[in-house]
Order: sequence, then C-alpha cells, then structure tokens
Amino acid sequence: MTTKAERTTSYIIETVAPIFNKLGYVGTSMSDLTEATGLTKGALYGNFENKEALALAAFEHNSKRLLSVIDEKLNSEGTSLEKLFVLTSFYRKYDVFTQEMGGCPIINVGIDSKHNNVLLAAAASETIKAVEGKIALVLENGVNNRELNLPVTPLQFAKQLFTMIQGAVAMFTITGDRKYLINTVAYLEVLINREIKK
Amino acid sequence: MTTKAERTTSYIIETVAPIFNKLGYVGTSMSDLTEATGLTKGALYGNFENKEALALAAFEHNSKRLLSVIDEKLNSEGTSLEKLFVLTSFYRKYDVFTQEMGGCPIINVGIDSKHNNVLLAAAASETIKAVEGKIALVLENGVNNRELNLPVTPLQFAKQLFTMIQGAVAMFTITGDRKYLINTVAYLEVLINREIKK
DNA sequence: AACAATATATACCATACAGTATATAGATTT
DNA sequence: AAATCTATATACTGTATGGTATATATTGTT
Repeated sequence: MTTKAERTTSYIIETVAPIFNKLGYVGTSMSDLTEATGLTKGALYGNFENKEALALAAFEHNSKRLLSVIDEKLNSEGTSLEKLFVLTSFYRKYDVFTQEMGGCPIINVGIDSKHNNVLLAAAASETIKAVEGKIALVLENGVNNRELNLPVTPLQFAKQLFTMIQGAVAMFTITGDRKYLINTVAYLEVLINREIKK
Repeated sequence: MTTKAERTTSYIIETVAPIFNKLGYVGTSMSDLTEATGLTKGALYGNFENKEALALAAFEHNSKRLLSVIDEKLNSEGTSLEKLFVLTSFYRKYDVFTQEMGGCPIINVGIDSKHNNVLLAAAASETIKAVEGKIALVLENGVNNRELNLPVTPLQFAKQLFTMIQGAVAMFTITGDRKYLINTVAYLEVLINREIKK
C-alpha cells in the first residue's frame, strides 16, 4: 500500500517531469511547478530538498519510462532481427511517445544541462549508455545465434545505430518535422536488412 | 572604415556568442555578459535593444561562421565526391571547430530555445535548412555530372546525411566522447563510396 | 579648441527567483 | 475522540533578474 506522502511525491514527479523536460533546468521556475501541481512551495520543499533534487527525480522518471519501453520492445517475441525492427518501429512514432513527456529526455536534458547542471548532464549520459547496452545485447544474441553478421563489435554497432536514431530525434525536435524520424527509420531498416542480416 | 560603435557592437557579439551558446537563452544573464565583455549594462543596452536581440545576434554570428565554413568545404577544388569527403572530414574534428563557439550552435540553440524563445528556435531551424540546401546542391551537381547515383532526391539524401552527422554531434555533445564523431564520419565515408559513388 | 553628438557608466526600479520559518490543516495512532 | 505526528499553506527572506533614466565620458565636427 502506498502512503499519502508517497502518492504526493509521485504525483509531483509525474506532473513536474514534462515541464523540466520542456523548459530545461534553469528555464523552469519553482512557481512553474506550484502552478502546474496546484501545490504550494511548502508541499514541494516538503517532498524534495531543492529544485535540483526535483529536476533529477523528474529526469529519472522520464528516463526509466523510456528505458522500460525500449526494454519491452527489445524483449518482444521473435528473432533478434525482429526485435530490432520492433525498436525502429517504435522510433518511427517516437514523437507521439515523447509528447506527454515533453520531448526526448535524452536530447533535451543532455543538451540543456550540459553547462547548467552536472548531475543532470551525467544522468543523461548514463541513459545513453544504458540504451546502447540494451541494443548491443540483442545484437550479440543475434551474432551468437548465427542470425546476424556485424562488421564491428555489437556495442559499436549499437552505438552507431542509436546515434542515427538520436540524430533523427534531434532534427525532429528542432524542426518539428516528423519526416526525419520516418526517413531515418526507413533507412535503418534497409541498412539492417542489407548489412547485418545473414 | 569601421566606426567605434560598429567595432563595439561586433566585439559584444563575438564575446557574447559562446556564452549564449553554452548557457542557453534563459541560462545566460545580462550580468554574465557585462562580466565577460568588461562593459556595463549601459553599453550593452546602447548597442542592443534587449537580451533577445543580443541572443539573436549571437546565434546569427555563430550560424554564419558555421555556414561559411561549410560553404568553403563544399566549394573546395575537386569532384562532388571529393567535396563531400572534405565536408565529412570537417565534421571529424567538429569538436575543435565548435570549441571556441561553445559547442554546435544548431544543436545547442535548437534544443535550448525550443520552448523558451520562438525567434531563436526558428533561426536554428532555418540554419538546418540552409546546410541541407548546400549539401543538396553538391549532390545535384554530382548527379548531373554522372558522378553520383542517388537512391532518392538530392535534398532527401542531403537531409539523411546531415541527420546522421547531427546525431553524432548530439551524442558527442552529451557524452563528451569524440568517438561518436569519428565513427560516424568513418561510416559515412563508407556509405558514400558504396551507395552513391558511380 | 569649443561645441555637438554619441556612446558608456552609474544608480536605480519593479519583479521574479530559490529557499525558509512558522502556522495550520490533515492524517495516524492510542 | 484526543493526542500526536506529519504534510501542506502562508508569509517572508535576501538576492538576482531584465530593463531604464540619467549622468558622465568619449568621440566626431566645425
């Protein structure tokens, strides 16, 4: 059973997460958060030590959601190849997935906090590593099953794959044009079929 | 001849540009700028209407520098293919080029200003279009010279190319790992040779 | 060199900021 | 239901913010 306090804390995190993600660490004010939550400063500071702790909890929330969806996609039934296609398909509609989060947390927080908050910057970097690791695992399995043929190590290929995906995410974020996602995913699917499918 | 006023204005822009690029629009305070320039608010507000005008001038400065270097690379002697390789080579060391600018202006300003300043956001988006256009022109020439063979239109291929590059830039920016640039450029060079070289 | 015009410095304003101390309301236990 | 403990609201700090009015240098012109 969850106590009242626990529920308030997670209510705050959920409400605050998309705001921090959109406006950035410095761009978000405590009054933005009291307004959005309908709570007062007393409530926020009663549940979190300060603005930084709130921002970190907010990012961790978004990051966990993203990582768990990626996990879900990469652990879906089927061959390694099929798992990869489930992932790329997910990114084709990444705009709708990230809509309620206020955009891609990796790109937003990673860039925004670079010179403004070390802890957030480190957390964004860690999330990247986590995603790359998950993709690499699927690739490694594919190699071991004699299903895939990689030109480089699984981790390096995973990094290259994720870099392209995040490139599309960045371009979409800046321009608002979904075609960057659609075209990049289309390209990746061809690439996977041509280059690493045995 | 440049007047004193003109020199001061461009001194301010040059000094202020990397600060805005690093700290972002909201993250940069007027006192950050007086401190960096050694000037007072009177001087800054005498040369620029407000903070927004300063930020726009700063981005325009960085953007122009980037575009002119890209222009230079894409107009270097040689075939279209060689021009493309000069460009990719430039991005292999994009970290040193952007160091004194305070990072990639497209990624930094594009993401940072997304929800904080419409004019800056639009300017970043425009810069992307400008770069894509320049790359597309080289590709189109290559096609007309029967030197290249594109699977899609020149503009779409240019967009895909630039998306991958900016993906590497984003990942490098967030993680600080130059390998994202190096590996992506290596990948692109293989891609160009294999896929579009006739 | 004296004057006019311009550019910069100083001092100030109202507001917004993150954060805190304390009062009040709400929940939990006995 | 009373008492205790916990969570939220209120009221308040001190400071930093973007911006301005005005005084003072500095420059350009005659």
